[in-house]
Amino acid sequence: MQEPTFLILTALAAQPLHGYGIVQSVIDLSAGEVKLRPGTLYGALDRLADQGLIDVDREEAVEGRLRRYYRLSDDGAAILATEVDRLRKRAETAATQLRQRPGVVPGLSRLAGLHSGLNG
Amino acid sequence: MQEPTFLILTALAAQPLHGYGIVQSVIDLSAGEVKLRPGTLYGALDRLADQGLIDVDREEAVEGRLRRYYRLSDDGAAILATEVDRLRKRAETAATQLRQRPGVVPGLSRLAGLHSGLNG
DNA sequence: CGTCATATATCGGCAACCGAGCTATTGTCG
DNA sequence: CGACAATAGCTCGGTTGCCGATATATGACG
Repeated sequence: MQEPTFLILTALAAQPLHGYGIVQSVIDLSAGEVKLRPGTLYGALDRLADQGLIDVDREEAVEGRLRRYYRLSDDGAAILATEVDRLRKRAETAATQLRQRPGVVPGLSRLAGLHSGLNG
Repeated sequence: MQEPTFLILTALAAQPLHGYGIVQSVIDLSAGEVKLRPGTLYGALDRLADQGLIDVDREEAVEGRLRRYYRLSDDGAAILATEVDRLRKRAETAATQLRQRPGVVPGLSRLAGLHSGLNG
Protein backbone atom coordinates (compact mmCIF):
# COMPACT_ATOMS: atom_id res chain seq x y z
CA MET A 1 0.00 0.00 0.00
CA GLN A 2 1.22 3.42 -0.96
CA GLU A 3 1.32 6.56 1.16
CA PRO A 4 -1.69 8.41 -0.34
CA THR A 5 -3.92 5.34 0.07
CA PHE A 6 -2.66 4.81 3.61
CA LEU A 7 -3.40 8.42 4.54
CA ILE A 8 -6.91 8.26 3.06
CA LEU A 9 -7.69 5.26 5.27
CA THR A 10 -6.06 7.06 8.22
CA ALA A 11 -8.21 10.15 7.67
CA LEU A 12 -11.39 8.07 7.52
CA ALA A 13 -10.51 6.11 10.67
CA ALA A 14 -11.58 8.87 13.06
CA GLN A 15 -14.82 9.93 11.34
CA PRO A 16 -16.64 9.83 7.99
CA LEU A 17 -15.51 12.52 5.55
CA HIS A 18 -16.33 13.71 2.04
CA GLY A 19 -13.70 14.05 -0.71
CA TYR A 20 -12.59 17.58 -0.01
CA GLY A 21 -12.66 16.89 3.74
CA ILE A 22 -10.27 13.98 3.16
CA VAL A 23 -7.85 16.25 1.30
CA GLN A 24 -7.90 18.74 4.21
CA SER A 25 -7.51 16.00 6.81
CA VAL A 26 -4.56 14.41 5.00
CA ILE A 27 -2.77 17.76 4.81
CA ASP A 28 -3.34 18.07 8.54
CA LEU A 29 -2.34 14.50 9.45
CA SER A 30 0.83 14.65 7.35
CA ALA A 31 1.84 18.09 8.66
CA GLY A 32 1.47 19.55 5.17
CA GLU A 33 3.74 16.97 3.54
CA VAL A 34 1.03 15.30 1.46
CA LYS A 35 -1.59 17.11 -0.62
CA LEU A 36 -3.82 14.66 -2.47
CA ARG A 37 -4.49 15.36 -6.17
CA PRO A 38 -7.98 14.79 -7.53
CA GLY A 39 -6.80 11.97 -9.76
CA THR A 40 -5.22 10.23 -6.80
CA LEU A 41 -8.18 10.83 -4.49
CA TYR A 42 -11.07 9.72 -6.67
CA GLY A 43 -9.13 6.85 -8.19
CA ALA A 44 -8.26 5.60 -4.70
CA LEU A 45 -11.80 6.14 -3.39
CA ASP A 46 -13.30 4.02 -6.19
CA ARG A 47 -10.66 1.36 -5.72
CA LEU A 48 -11.02 1.20 -1.93
CA ALA A 49 -14.82 1.01 -2.22
CA ASP A 50 -14.47 -1.86 -4.74
CA GLN A 51 -12.17 -3.64 -2.28
CA GLY A 52 -14.64 -3.07 0.54
CA LEU A 53 -12.17 -1.14 2.70
CA ILE A 54 -14.44 1.92 2.71
CA ASP A 55 -18.21 2.40 2.32
CA VAL A 56 -20.40 5.32 1.38
CA ASP A 57 -21.67 6.62 4.73
CA ARG A 58 -24.28 9.07 3.44
CA GLU A 59 -24.93 11.64 0.74
CA GLU A 60 -25.82 15.19 1.63
CA ALA A 61 -27.04 17.88 -0.74
CA VAL A 62 -25.52 21.16 0.44
CA GLU A 63 -26.43 24.20 -1.62
CA GLY A 64 -27.27 22.14 -4.68
CA ARG A 65 -23.96 20.30 -4.64
CA LEU A 66 -23.63 16.71 -3.60
CA ARG A 67 -21.42 15.76 -0.70
CA ARG A 68 -20.61 12.06 -0.53
CA TYR A 69 -19.29 10.92 2.83
CA TYR A 70 -17.09 7.83 3.07
CA ARG A 71 -16.60 5.65 6.12
CA LEU A 72 -13.86 3.16 7.01
CA SER A 73 -15.27 -0.40 7.03
CA ASP A 74 -14.26 -3.06 9.57
CA ASP A 75 -12.16 -4.70 6.86
CA GLY A 76 -10.56 -1.34 6.15
CA ALA A 77 -9.75 -0.81 9.83
CA ALA A 78 -8.20 -4.28 10.04
CA ILE A 79 -6.09 -3.68 6.92
CA LEU A 80 -4.99 -0.29 8.24
CA ALA A 81 -4.03 -1.81 11.59
CA THR A 82 -1.87 -4.50 9.95
CA GLU A 83 -0.33 -1.79 7.78
CA VAL A 84 0.55 0.17 10.93
CA ASP A 85 2.35 -2.91 12.28
CA ARG A 86 4.14 -3.29 8.98
CA LEU A 87 5.35 0.33 8.96
CA ARG A 88 6.56 0.05 12.57
CA LYS A 89 8.49 -3.13 11.78
CA ARG A 90 10.01 -1.63 8.62
CA ALA A 91 11.04 1.52 10.48
CA GLU A 92 12.67 -0.36 13.36
CA THR A 93 14.42 -2.79 11.03
CA ALA A 94 15.85 0.06 8.96
CA ALA A 95 16.91 1.96 12.09
CA THR A 96 18.75 -1.13 13.34
CA GLN A 97 20.48 -1.61 10.00
CA LEU A 98 21.51 2.06 9.90
CA ARG A 99 23.10 1.71 13.35
CA GLN A 100 25.27 -1.08 11.94
CA ARG A 101 26.34 1.03 9.00
CA PRO A 102 30.10 0.99 8.42
CA GLY A 103 31.13 4.60 8.58
CA VAL A 104 34.40 6.47 8.52
CA VAL A 105 36.16 5.37 11.70
CA PRO A 106 38.57 8.20 12.53
CA GLY A 107 40.87 6.25 14.87
CA LEU A 108 41.88 3.45 12.51
CA SER A 109 44.41 5.02 10.15
CA ARG A 110 48.08 3.85 10.17
CA LEU A 111 48.84 6.67 12.57
CA ALA A 112 46.60 5.17 15.22
CA GLY A 113 48.55 3.38 17.90
CA LEU A 114 51.46 5.77 17.67
CA HIS A 115 52.03 8.20 20.53
CA SER A 116 50.91 5.41 22.88
CA GLY A 117 47.19 5.55 21.93
CA LEU A 118 44.42 5.32 24.51
CA ASN A 119 46.21 3.11 26.99
CA GLY A 120 49.33 5.04 27.34
CA MET B 1 9.23 5.74 -1.63
CA GLN B 2 7.77 2.28 -2.03
CA GLU B 3 8.43 -0.76 0.12
CA PRO B 4 10.80 -2.68 -2.22
CA THR B 5 13.02 0.39 -2.67
CA PHE B 6 12.97 1.07 1.06
CA LEU B 7 14.02 -2.51 1.83
CA ILE B 8 16.84 -2.42 -0.72
CA LEU B 9 18.30 0.65 1.00
CA THR B 10 17.72 -1.02 4.37
CA ALA B 11 19.61 -4.13 3.27
CA LEU B 12 22.55 -2.08 2.00
CA ALA B 13 22.73 0.01 5.19
CA ALA B 14 24.56 -2.67 7.20
CA GLN B 15 27.06 -3.80 4.55
CA PRO B 16 27.67 -3.84 0.78
CA LEU B 17 25.83 -6.61 -1.05
CA HIS B 18 25.47 -7.92 -4.60
CA GLY B 19 22.07 -8.33 -6.29
CA TYR B 20 21.27 -11.82 -5.16
CA GLY B 21 22.55 -11.03 -1.67
CA ILE B 22 20.10 -8.12 -1.52
CA VAL B 23 17.23 -10.46 -2.42
CA GLN B 24 18.24 -12.84 0.41
CA SER B 25 18.72 -10.02 2.89
CA VAL B 26 15.32 -8.47 2.09
CA ILE B 27 13.58 -11.83 2.63
CA ASP B 28 15.35 -11.99 5.98
CA LEU B 29 14.67 -8.40 7.03
CA SER B 30 10.99 -8.62 6.08
CA ALA B 31 10.49 -12.01 7.77
CA GLY B 32 9.72 -13.59 4.41
CA GLU B 33 7.03 -11.04 3.51
CA VAL B 34 8.90 -9.49 0.59
CA LYS B 35 10.71 -11.39 -2.15
CA LEU B 36 12.20 -9.01 -4.72
CA ARG B 37 11.65 -9.88 -8.40
CA PRO B 38 14.49 -9.37 -10.87
CA GLY B 39 12.59 -6.61 -12.67
CA THR B 40 12.07 -4.77 -9.41
CA LEU B 41 15.61 -5.30 -8.16
CA TYR B 42 17.64 -4.29 -11.19
CA GLY B 43 15.27 -1.48 -12.10
CA ALA B 44 15.56 -0.09 -8.58
CA LEU B 45 19.35 -0.58 -8.48
CA ASP B 46 19.82 1.42 -11.71
CA ARG B 47 17.44 4.11 -10.51
CA LEU B 48 19.03 4.42 -7.06
CA ALA B 49 22.51 4.57 -8.58
CA ASP B 50 21.33 7.34 -10.94
CA GLN B 51 19.95 9.22 -7.94
CA GLY B 52 23.23 8.78 -6.07
CA LEU B 53 21.63 6.93 -3.15
CA ILE B 54 23.80 3.86 -3.77
CA ASP B 55 27.21 3.34 -5.37
CA VAL B 56 29.02 0.36 -6.87
CA ASP B 57 31.33 -0.83 -4.09
CA ARG B 58 33.36 -3.35 -6.10
CA GLU B 59 33.07 -6.05 -8.73
CA GLU B 60 34.18 -9.58 -8.06
CA ALA B 61 34.54 -12.39 -10.59
CA VAL B 62 33.47 -15.64 -8.94
CA GLU B 63 33.62 -18.72 -11.12
CA GLY B 64 33.42 -16.74 -14.33
CA ARG B 65 30.30 -14.86 -13.20
CA LEU B 66 30.37 -11.25 -12.21
CA ARG B 67 29.27 -10.16 -8.77
CA ARG B 68 28.59 -6.46 -8.49
CA TYR B 69 28.46 -5.16 -4.91
CA TYR B 70 26.48 -2.03 -4.09
CA ARG B 71 26.99 0.26 -1.11
CA LEU B 72 24.68 2.80 0.53
CA SER B 73 25.96 6.34 -0.05
CA ASP B 74 25.85 9.09 2.57
CA ASP B 75 22.95 10.63 0.65
CA GLY B 76 21.22 7.27 0.64
CA ALA B 77 21.69 6.88 4.39
CA ALA B 78 20.25 10.37 4.96
CA ILE B 79 17.24 9.66 2.74
CA LEU B 80 16.67 6.34 4.46
CA ALA B 81 16.85 7.99 7.89
CA THR B 82 14.24 10.62 6.94
CA GLU B 83 12.10 7.84 5.51
CA VAL B 84 12.32 5.99 8.84
CA ASP B 85 11.05 9.14 10.58
CA ARG B 86 8.26 9.38 8.05
CA LEU B 87 7.14 5.78 8.56
CA ARG B 88 7.18 6.20 12.33
CA LYS B 89 5.08 9.36 12.10
CA ARG B 90 2.61 7.75 9.68
CA ALA B 91 2.26 4.68 11.89
CA GLU B 92 1.67 6.70 15.07
CA THR B 93 -0.77 9.05 13.34
CA ALA B 94 -2.79 6.15 11.98
CA ALA B 95 -2.76 4.37 15.35
CA THR B 96 -4.10 7.52 17.02
CA GLN B 97 -6.82 7.88 14.40
CA LEU B 98 -7.81 4.23 14.79
CA ARG B 99 -8.19 4.70 18.55
CA GLN B 100 -10.71 7.46 17.83
CA ARG B 101 -12.69 5.26 15.49
CA PRO B 102 -16.42 5.33 16.15
CA GLY B 103 -17.33 1.72 16.77
CA VAL B 104 -20.43 -0.10 17.87
CA VAL B 105 -20.96 1.16 21.42
CA PRO B 106 -23.02 -1.56 23.13
CA GLY B 107 -24.22 0.52 26.07
CA LEU B 108 -25.90 3.29 24.11
CA SER B 109 -29.07 1.70 22.80
CA ARG B 110 -32.49 2.84 24.05
CA LEU B 111 -32.42 -0.06 26.48
CA ALA B 112 -29.37 1.32 28.26
CA GLY B 113 -30.21 2.96 31.54
CA LEU B 114 -33.05 0.53 32.23
CA HIS B 115 -32.54 -2.07 34.94
CA SER B 116 -30.60 0.57 36.90
CA GLY B 117 -27.43 0.37 34.69
CA LEU B 118 -23.95 0.51 36.19
CA ASN B 119 -24.73 2.65 39.21
CA GLY B 120 -27.62 0.71 40.52
C1' DC C 1 19.93 -35.83 -17.77
C1' DG C 2 16.74 -32.89 -15.44
C1' DT C 3 16.14 -29.81 -11.84
C1' DC C 4 17.35 -26.75 -8.31
C1' DA C 5 20.17 -22.95 -6.28
C1' DT C 6 23.10 -19.23 -7.45
C1' DA C 7 23.60 -15.01 -10.21
C1' DT C 8 22.59 -11.32 -13.61
C1' DA C 9 19.69 -9.02 -16.94
C1' DT C 10 15.75 -7.52 -20.27
C1' DC C 11 11.05 -6.77 -21.74
C1' DG C 12 6.05 -6.03 -21.76
C1' DG C 13 2.28 -4.90 -19.06
C1' DC C 14 -0.29 -3.10 -15.15
C1' DA C 15 -1.63 -0.38 -11.16
C1' DA C 16 -1.22 3.72 -8.65
C1' DC C 17 -0.16 8.23 -8.63
C1' DC C 18 0.43 12.91 -10.69
C1' DG C 19 -0.86 17.07 -13.13
C1' DA C 20 -3.76 19.59 -15.94
C1' DG C 21 -8.10 20.73 -17.00
C1' DC C 22 -13.28 21.13 -16.56
C1' DT C 23 -17.73 22.43 -14.02
C1' DA C 24 -20.10 25.13 -10.42
C1' DT C 25 -21.19 28.13 -6.30
C1' DT C 26 -20.00 31.41 -2.59
C1' DG C 27 -17.47 35.13 -0.80
C1' DT C 28 -13.89 38.75 -0.91
C1' DC C 29 -11.08 42.32 -2.81
C1' DG C 30 -10.14 46.09 -5.89
C1' DC D 1 -18.40 44.45 -12.18
C1' DG D 2 -14.52 41.45 -12.82
C1' DA D 3 -10.73 38.71 -10.75
C1' DC D 4 -9.51 35.54 -7.59
C1' DA D 5 -9.53 32.16 -3.75
C1' DA D 6 -11.92 28.59 -1.36
C1' DT D 7 -15.20 24.89 -1.44
C1' DA D 8 -16.71 20.72 -3.95
C1' DG D 9 -16.79 17.25 -7.49
C1' DC D 10 -14.87 14.64 -11.62
C1' DT D 11 -12.10 13.09 -16.11
C1' DC D 12 -8.16 12.05 -18.85
C1' DG D 13 -3.43 11.35 -20.41
C1' DG D 14 1.09 10.46 -18.94
C1' DT D 15 4.80 8.73 -15.91
C1' DT D 16 6.77 5.71 -12.61
C1' DG D 17 7.64 1.71 -10.09
C1' DC D 18 6.66 -2.94 -9.57
C1' DC D 19 5.51 -7.60 -11.35
C1' DG D 20 6.02 -11.77 -14.11
C1' DA D 21 7.96 -14.13 -17.76
C1' DT D 22 11.89 -15.11 -20.07
C1' DA D 23 16.87 -15.70 -21.19
C1' DT D 24 21.59 -16.97 -19.98
C1' DA D 25 25.18 -19.54 -17.38
C1' DT D 26 27.52 -22.56 -13.76
C1' DG D 27 27.71 -26.06 -10.09
C1' DA D 28 25.51 -29.54 -7.23
C1' DC D 29 22.25 -33.16 -6.40
C1' DG D 30 19.60 -37.25 -7.52
